[in-house]
Amino acid sequence: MDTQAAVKLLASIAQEARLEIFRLLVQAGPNGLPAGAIADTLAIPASTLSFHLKELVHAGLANQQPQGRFIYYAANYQAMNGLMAFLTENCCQGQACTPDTACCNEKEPS
Amino acid sequence: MDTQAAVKLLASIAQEARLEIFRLLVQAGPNGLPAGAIADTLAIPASTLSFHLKELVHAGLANQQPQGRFIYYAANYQAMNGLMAFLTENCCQGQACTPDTACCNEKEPS
DNA sequence: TCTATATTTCCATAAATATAGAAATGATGT
DNA sequence: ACATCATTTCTATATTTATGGAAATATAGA
Repeated sequence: MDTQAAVKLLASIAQEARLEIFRLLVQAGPNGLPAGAIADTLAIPASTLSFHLKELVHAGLANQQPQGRFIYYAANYQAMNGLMAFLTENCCQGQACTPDTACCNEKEPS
Repeated sequence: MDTQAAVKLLASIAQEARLEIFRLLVQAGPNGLPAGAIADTLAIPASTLSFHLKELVHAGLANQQPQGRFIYYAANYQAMNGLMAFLTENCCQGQACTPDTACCNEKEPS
């Protein structure tokens, strides 16, 4: 993963409607949900939802799968995990990075 | 953390220059770097960098600390960790979520 | 084929965001 | 106080992104 790829993933969820859609999909599990159910749950007009779903799919954070008349959307957990790994990559110059070292996992000052 | 707060954090790194700045800070460790060093390393004009640093600080992903004539910027690891927790919250409706269940941690199909 | 339902594309408009030069502010040492 | 260096604010412009109605497309059952 490079910076541009990560920006693409981040931008796809850096928007209120899309973040809500994505979290709904994360919570829905691997089977996902049809677009209409997402629209109903989040009260988003169809064309607006379609625009946002396309963004998520293009970024790679969601997958699309037609099933009969419905199109199911599901979160791509691998892409999400890859993104999170990228964000903390080489954290603190590779120095030990545990709760004790006040680094990446630093706790509230006490 | 709510959706709007998460969007604020995500938007602050969903931009190429800012993501590079943030990762540089993550890798620099808790002491951070002065603005000028960031500008030099990433070849970003001062005013542009200042704009982006303000975004990161306002979002809460970076902290600012004056030291003499320099202003040091450091990554806020807690905010980052909080964001990552939010993104996977209630994953798969709370069902078991291990490598075996083809859920959040699902592996490549084999 | 006709009808109903699901979803997407088209389109125009509105709003938010990024860029960087120039000028202003702030801090330090002399 | 002055000169110098670090950083920010101001400003204008360019670019990207979001919104949702209306029309188009696709699927399936009667």
